[in-house]
Amino acid sequence: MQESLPQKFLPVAEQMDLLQKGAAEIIRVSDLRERLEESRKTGRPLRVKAGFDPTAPDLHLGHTVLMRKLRHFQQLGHTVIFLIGDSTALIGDPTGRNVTRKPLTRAEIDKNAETYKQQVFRILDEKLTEVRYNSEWLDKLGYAGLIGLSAKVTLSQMLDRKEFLTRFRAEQDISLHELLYPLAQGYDSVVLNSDVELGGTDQKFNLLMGRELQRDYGQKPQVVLMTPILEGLDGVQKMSKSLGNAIGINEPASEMYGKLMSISDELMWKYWVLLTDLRQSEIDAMKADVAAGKLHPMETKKKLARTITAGFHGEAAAESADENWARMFQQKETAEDLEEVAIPYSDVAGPEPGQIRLPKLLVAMGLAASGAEANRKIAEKAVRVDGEVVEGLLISVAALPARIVVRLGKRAKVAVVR
RNA sequence: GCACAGGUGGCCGAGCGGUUAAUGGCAGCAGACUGUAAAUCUGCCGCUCCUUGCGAGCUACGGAGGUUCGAAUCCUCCCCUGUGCACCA
Repeated sequence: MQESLPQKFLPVAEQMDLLQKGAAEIIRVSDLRERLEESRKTGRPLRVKAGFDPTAPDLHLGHTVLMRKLRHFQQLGHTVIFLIGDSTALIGDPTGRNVTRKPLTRAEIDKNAETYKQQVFRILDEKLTEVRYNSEWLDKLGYAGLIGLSAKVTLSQMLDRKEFLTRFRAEQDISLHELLYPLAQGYDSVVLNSDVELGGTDQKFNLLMGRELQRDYGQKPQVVLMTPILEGLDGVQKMSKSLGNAIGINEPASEMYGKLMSISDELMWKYWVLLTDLRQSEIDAMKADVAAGKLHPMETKKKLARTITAGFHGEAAAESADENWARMFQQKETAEDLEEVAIPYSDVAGPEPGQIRLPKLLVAMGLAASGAEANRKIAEKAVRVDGEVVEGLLISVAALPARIVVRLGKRAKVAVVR
């Protein structure tokens, strides 16, 4: 995600323009403007914090919305603090769930944190990022410290939080340690003396807790900037790996491109805003052109897919993903550069030498979940081998290291049978 | 702790002794259409095997037993969830 070089201390209006793009809510906009003015005057960069639970080791585009916003701050010359919530992960963020979360083990946390960093620095500039772990101060807090911290917040404040209130009213379990989560997150802001904290809109309560505590500790309360939650491929539910509607940032270029092409026309605009660096005004213009019939929605979506893919895989890879996609879907041919899967002949051998059982091949290639499903798909004429629809269950190969292009629906791979 | 109501395939939800791999909806997959999609229509939607047949076998209705020729459906015990009461002096 390299774009224009960092430009330190631009005029505040220009900084605001970039920072406000795609932001769901800023508390408060005037405070942010004020801090930027001050920073520009004194030459002191703002300290911008965002915390991450090292619980989900595979990042997807939904996570990158926030990362990209952090990157904007970096581009403007501010200091980004990438806070790994290794201690808070022991609690488990109660946000969005009506059940107590199960805590992770220390080893899992450490492992996840590493994977996390590795992926995050595909977007953030590692050299400009301060990485911290909140165990650094939370582990030292001690019993007395914890009491002191807890004394700052009342139960009714805690019950402002929707999830807690709902569970409380329903007389469901709320473990006491869960109440500590927002407290710990807020305390992080105090220790780091943050000027700004970023988070998703679902984090509002936790983010505001930082403001509360900073006031209590005699600091100027941080500005809170919330990013929207990005819908996944279905256009309805939030992007999430467990909902199966996510685009992972480590996915191959053609995979990423293809998935992006499958989002709805409507959703595309949100992706443009949140996942690309086009200015809001440019996006609005494009949207108007599409509405007026001057620009084709498909072309616009291709451009989107290409832009985002290029951000993770480079121009060349994005271009070939684009070409492959056109072959696969527009010309219904089989793409080049398909993923190859090596399969031992013994796994797919048919009754006669040189024959291959197609259902077994489909399973071995990961195109079908089970032999029974593969059978069904073949019966539905959904399977093509080397471009031809097959109806039989056996295929023959001439010689043994054989390359077979197999396609099931929109997915195709090359089997290398040896 | 007591009482009542429930626990069915990824989810919701019928079935309440036998054409049942189990109605229906959602999600998913494939085909047609299209601009990739969306919408719409059609088909599929537990697993394994092959001689792919309106084939055979296996597994499945919270768990374990039992009754029966035969159970998701009846009985017993257990586990779990919800609701009400009690407890909280």
